[in-house]
Amino acid sequence: MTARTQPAKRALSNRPEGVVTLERVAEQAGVSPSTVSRILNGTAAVSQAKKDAVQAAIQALGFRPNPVARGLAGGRTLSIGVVTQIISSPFYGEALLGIERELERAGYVPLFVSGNWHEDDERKAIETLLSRRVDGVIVLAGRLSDAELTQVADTLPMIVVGRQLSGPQLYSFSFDNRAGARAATQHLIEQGHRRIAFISGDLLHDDAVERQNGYFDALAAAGIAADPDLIVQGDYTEAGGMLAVSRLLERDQHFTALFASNDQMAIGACLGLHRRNLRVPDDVSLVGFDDLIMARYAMPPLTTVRQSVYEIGAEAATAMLSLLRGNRPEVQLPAPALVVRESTRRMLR
Amino acid sequence: MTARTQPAKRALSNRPEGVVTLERVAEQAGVSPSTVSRILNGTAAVSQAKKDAVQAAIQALGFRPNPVARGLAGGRTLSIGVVTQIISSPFYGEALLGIERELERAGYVPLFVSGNWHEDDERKAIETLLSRRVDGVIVLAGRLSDAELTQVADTLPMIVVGRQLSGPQLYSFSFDNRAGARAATQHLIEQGHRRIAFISGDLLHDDAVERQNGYFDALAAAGIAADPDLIVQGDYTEAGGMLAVSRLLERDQHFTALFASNDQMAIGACLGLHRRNLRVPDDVSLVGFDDLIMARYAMPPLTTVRQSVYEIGAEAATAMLSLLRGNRPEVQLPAPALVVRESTRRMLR
DNA sequence: TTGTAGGCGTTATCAA
DNA sequence: TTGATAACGCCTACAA
Repeated sequence: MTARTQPAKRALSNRPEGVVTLERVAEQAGVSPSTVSRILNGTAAVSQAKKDAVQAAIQALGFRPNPVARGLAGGRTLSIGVVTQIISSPFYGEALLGIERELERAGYVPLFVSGNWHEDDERKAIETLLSRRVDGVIVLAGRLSDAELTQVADTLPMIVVGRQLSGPQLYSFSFDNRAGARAATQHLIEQGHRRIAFISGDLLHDDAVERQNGYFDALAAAGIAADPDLIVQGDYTEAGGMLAVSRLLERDQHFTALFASNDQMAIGACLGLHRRNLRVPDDVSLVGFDDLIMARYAMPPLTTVRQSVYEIGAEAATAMLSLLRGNRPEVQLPAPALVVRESTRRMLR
Repeated sequence: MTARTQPAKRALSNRPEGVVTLERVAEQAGVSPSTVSRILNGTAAVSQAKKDAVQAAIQALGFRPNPVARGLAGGRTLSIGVVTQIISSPFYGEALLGIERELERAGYVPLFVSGNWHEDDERKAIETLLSRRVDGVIVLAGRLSDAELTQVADTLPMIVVGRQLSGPQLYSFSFDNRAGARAATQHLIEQGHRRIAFISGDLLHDDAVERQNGYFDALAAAGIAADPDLIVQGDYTEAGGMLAVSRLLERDQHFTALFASNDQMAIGACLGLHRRNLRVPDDVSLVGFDDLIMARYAMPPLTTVRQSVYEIGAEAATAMLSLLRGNRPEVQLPAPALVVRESTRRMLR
């Protein structure tokens, strides 16, 4: 073995003492770095003897591959970009948790960036993700055009939740918002309500439109004419729900039930009604949508449409993982289920 | 200029066509790569002429430095690890938003990992972060021992929220939980309440202990003996708050007011009281802590202690940034403020 | 002030 | 099945 001028080489390096590299593992195991890499990635067949030696060396040295270097060399960073809207929202929070947990099992890490319900922010978010060389992107709803999204998907595997898109590396799935909203409205109708007000979401978004359609469906099925005066648009926030109720009440139209197209607006609406001395459910029956934790602890506990947001996140992650493996994902979300609590009651009269 | 065998080189490369590298910028600007790097990082003085040329080239080519490569070469990844407990919690969600927004302004990206209130998870989370070569770590509360945290801080700049730690690269700050809890309790006392129950958090955590201390402080100051029968431990969740109320009620101790040491437990407690036919505030005055959005929309709207969680996150990020610049951070959080809403009232008798 | 050259820790290609 | 060797895109010590 020829003596090497270790120190000279060291002087130039800014690598911390303790870092265990793949190279050191190779040395210790008496094989070449490539072999170690192959074992790590299962890229090629390796003799059992060397496998064992390398595994032992990895254990002994406590080696952990450096994802940054991997990213540079192999083009894989083991990270998945996630475009969420507002990270602090109770809705998205649940989804992110599902994503994180599921990705973790495969050694991936999510990179969360917020779109803030704003096209420009979303575009910037995706750009950030691209520059970080994520291996794929999960998009939760959002405002970006289908065209733009599809274009990004040409570069990178992509999962979109809440839209209808598809492509070679692009898969999307949605919760059945329409059926859920139909069930909610139907429940109210079955309770004897005929004047059922509705707070929609921002109709720029598919899910909001679908929920509204579900509302119309149920009314139509029961032979009730939809009354535009009973419909207001909200923005999926508590404040928006409260505001919507005010606007509704100002119209001076009588209603005995109210369907808010998400829980947050329902909670806001509840307070709005309270302020006008209208009691839930005595004066107005109230239904929400999502079944967030807040629904269970609302006062009164809120009747709502259950959608497992956590699961949606987890499924999105699973789908991404299978896209990455070159498979075609196939997501089957549970059907919407109405959860009847105490904010609705049979109409008395 | 000597002709180079471009194609041969290309064949080996797996770099996508469109990627603009620093090298290309250098070429275009007629300078060496190092010069471009220097301009980008302000590492050394460069003549104005070259600066201009390089800037122009960057513009023309739309060059964006590759953070992955930067990370490998320079050891900086422009990413900050954030150890949160549960990403889906309304409390942490707000903080994360503050962190994200603040870091973004400096070109940094947060890497969120969940500790799940579990020591092992937290340790693993930090390890993930380290292996991803983050430039610094922000820890929100958590279960890891001070010693372990301090040790990590030897390697990496660290900001800890909700603990008392310090070191060369370590800065921590906390909200004044004690003063906040004192104010909350005092408010109840001023309303004429003497039998004030208390739901604590997990006393493994400083903030929970401090809030309990604040409760004791106020009682002592008013000459009221603390009654252990009026104190139960919760876990900062809605379910925990509800459970705590049950346990309290089973003890058959009379109380006219209840201070839950966070909003989520207060909301849970509210439902628990309701289940036993106790009305808030008619039968029991209720105070929470945090002033999350849910407090504002609770039924009745919840009196609570305001702490700007968003701001705490933003401050943590700012502090990290200044640590990174080699400065000593100095965080000044707003003092706790009681927000009186409708869940408390003067005791009638 | 500027350029050259080597290195960061992996992966991928090619030859053996 | 294995090992050299050349990237990946950028930074930095050193020399000029």
